[in-house]
Amino acid sequence: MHTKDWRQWYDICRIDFAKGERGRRQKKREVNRLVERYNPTAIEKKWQQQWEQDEIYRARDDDPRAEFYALTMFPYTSGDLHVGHWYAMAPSDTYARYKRMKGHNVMLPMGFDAFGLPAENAAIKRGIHPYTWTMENIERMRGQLKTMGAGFDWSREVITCLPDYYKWTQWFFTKMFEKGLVYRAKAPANWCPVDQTVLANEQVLPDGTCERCSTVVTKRDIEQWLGKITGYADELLDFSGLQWPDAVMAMQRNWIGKSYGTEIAFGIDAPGVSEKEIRVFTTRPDTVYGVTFMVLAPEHPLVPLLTTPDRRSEVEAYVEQSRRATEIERLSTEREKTGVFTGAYCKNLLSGEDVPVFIADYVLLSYGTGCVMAVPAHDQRDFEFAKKYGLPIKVVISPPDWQREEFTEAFVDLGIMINSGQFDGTPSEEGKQAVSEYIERQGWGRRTTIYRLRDWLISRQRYWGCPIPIVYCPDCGVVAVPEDQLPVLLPEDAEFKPTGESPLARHGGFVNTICPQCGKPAKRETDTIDTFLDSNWYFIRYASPHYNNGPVESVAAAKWLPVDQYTGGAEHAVMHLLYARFFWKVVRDLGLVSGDEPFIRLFNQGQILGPDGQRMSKSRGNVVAPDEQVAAYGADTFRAYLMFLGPWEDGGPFNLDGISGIWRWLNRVWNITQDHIESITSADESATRDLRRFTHKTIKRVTNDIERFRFNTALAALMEFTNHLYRATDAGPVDTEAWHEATDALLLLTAPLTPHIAEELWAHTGHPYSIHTQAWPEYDAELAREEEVTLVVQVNGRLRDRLTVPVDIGEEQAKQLALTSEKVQPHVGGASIERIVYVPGRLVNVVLR
RNA sequence: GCCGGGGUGGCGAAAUGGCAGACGCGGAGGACUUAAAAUCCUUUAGGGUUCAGUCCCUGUGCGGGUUCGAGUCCCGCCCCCGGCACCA
Repeated sequence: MHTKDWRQWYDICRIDFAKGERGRRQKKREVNRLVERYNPTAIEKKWQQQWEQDEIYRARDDDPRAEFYALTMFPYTSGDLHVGHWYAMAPSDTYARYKRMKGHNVMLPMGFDAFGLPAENAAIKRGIHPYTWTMENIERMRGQLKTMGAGFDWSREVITCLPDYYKWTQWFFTKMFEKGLVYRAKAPANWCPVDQTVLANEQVLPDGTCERCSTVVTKRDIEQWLGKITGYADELLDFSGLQWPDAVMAMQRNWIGKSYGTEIAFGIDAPGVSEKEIRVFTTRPDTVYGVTFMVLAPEHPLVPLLTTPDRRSEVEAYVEQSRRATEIERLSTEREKTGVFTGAYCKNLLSGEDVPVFIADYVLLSYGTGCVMAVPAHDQRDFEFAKKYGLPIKVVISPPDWQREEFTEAFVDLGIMINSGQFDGTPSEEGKQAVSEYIERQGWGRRTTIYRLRDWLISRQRYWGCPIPIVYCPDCGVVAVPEDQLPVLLPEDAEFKPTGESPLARHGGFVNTICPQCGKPAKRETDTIDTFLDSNWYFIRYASPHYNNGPVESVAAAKWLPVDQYTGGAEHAVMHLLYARFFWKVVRDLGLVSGDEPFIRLFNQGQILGPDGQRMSKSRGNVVAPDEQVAAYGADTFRAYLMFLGPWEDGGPFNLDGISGIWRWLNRVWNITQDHIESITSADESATRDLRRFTHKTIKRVTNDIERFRFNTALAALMEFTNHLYRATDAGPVDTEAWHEATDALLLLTAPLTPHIAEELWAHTGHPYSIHTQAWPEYDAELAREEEVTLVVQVNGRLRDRLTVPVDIGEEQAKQLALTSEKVQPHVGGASIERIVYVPGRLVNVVLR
């Protein structure tokens, strides 16, 4: 004992003199604590080593129990585990532990998303190799993850930057190439001038900046590899059978943006132009008679052909200007519409009218056909454009009660068609069909659907990524590297400073190769794959992480896949989760997995913010470091505190104000479960029943709460239970058996939430190792049932009295009791009673006339 | 603008249409201590009222409604967060 402890011992002895019964009990507890005090640092390390040694979290392929695949999004190898990682992983670990105790063969794997720009940028900055940087980070993060005490199966660890993983990423690429699911195309791509690479649409933030470095993104025409995600658009809109948050499904639907409409041809007759028509897409074919001009996107290929000589200089200037315009400028909502006349006209085949053709940057080349039929009377954008350039506004849908007054804004609602020839008098909805049918009969167009979703741009001009396994042969063309030559290794000695060209392009030993088909000299593709493709299938690899003959072994795939429960941040609602669903369907079509969806149940945890309500970042100085908190309170306290803050899906500002509450609670658990309670078989019967009722009620509550991911209320229930145990011992003798039932339940229920202290106390209370392989306690509904309830008595809906009555009280008796209550009487007085509402076990409401 | 999700004590938050504020933090008071820390006990929505551990009123962003009864359901606003945004 330390000097300080001797001092406390002395103090405790004094308490004995000073106090009566209560003092004696308090002394006993303090003696216990002194003998062996809750010391998380010591016990946590000990058990982590023990669990690792015994491999108790190893998910075994030959385990006959029903398997449960619990997955939390693997972290990017940024360097340090922050509070956000804990907030994401501690509850998912708790849930996995719960499932394990419920008798499932649980797989909770962990790995690292290890390719990507930050590694390369950090490497450039510090002059070390991205591989070194990444692997050192993994080493550190793995250590930090282990301090969490999470039941990860480390034997299944997957690291995406290692050849035994990316070999199969490449293999998938070649399979997709064979099926035409990846293809090359020259297209305007989002270009980040700082990262010196192209970005997928999803990686450009709404304000037009780069997701990674916040630089304003520009456009560039580059030959790119694209993934044909649009081919799966309709299937991706089908979420049937999935238990996903509505918000995520809504976001994906929104992103895919399917709309139904009609493609309509407009006639062109320009000298030297072979095209005789130009097609537009519209969702409002009922307004086709109101077209007064046509607008093409500035980049539209027909623009140079249609432009008349007298308009050429102005048109070219405008095209150049909009090409240079950044996303930010284009996105400013308040921005006035601009455009120029091309000098050309086209014919509205339905009305026979000739309308002028404009170009304007409010029309996007990438959506629809890159041109729109402008109906200023019924589209606000067209309206503004028409007003500005003095173009006619022709009303073809009559607003209700319209007295032919001039429009001050477009009438965009549905209505009755007018000025529309044979269709006059037709309601819009019907008119859409009628006009479309007419157009189809005439061969001027067809009904169709289009999508906002674009194909996924998957090549990157950077070094630290998976090389694209493609060879360009002068004779054979574009050739995929055959399986027996995979992986195409990423050379270690490349000069990887960004230049806009892929760093691999300057690595002669890499670039120069021979064609796998004809054996003649050829060049390798030098772009690398977007890291989102790496993370598309890591969860598939977990099923058989060491399998060498394919990305996944079929028996393991059938056993473990798909993922039963996936948890992760909402920031991946579109990108990762949409790409992964797409990829899964590709893998399914390759016959490697079965089922249409990779993640059956999805849960998005909220985002944890700094104490100031802002995103945690070093520059703001609002970062809470988990390592410090673990050192101060232990992992159990810290993880439980994160779960206690509020509902998991909410996230929110994080501060440490309340952490002492959890610390105190765990100390109370520590003390109460080790208190020696005298065996008194003649303990008061009702006290025993009371204790058992509380035990079983708590089992029920905690089970329900964990099942619903409400860890905050599960912990509250456990605190109440702990408080009740203290009250029970204070109140008098306790039945030994009931007491042990209670403390056992307390420890078992606590085990998934705070695994170390639960294991330690499980041993202290004389149980066999390990608590984490025990069965989850079942509650007995009969024991949990209350014998008495509080019946609320209301008069006209206002609370007047509370009565404690037996649960099985009859309706008449309850009403009688309510009416005769002293507190109720004055409020009823002599008034006549209209009726009495009785809700069994809840209330009696006396309604006066 | 459109699509999602929210708004409850000093704070984090609870609450199948039925006792608003469980649980925890913080505060106040007390016990123990030379003292402090730790621990334990009491108390803590606001206002009024009482000899009282009494009784009453108000209260879940704002305004209406449905209902015997609304934090919860409906209608209309305001504000906050997330997503999308000139999508034809």
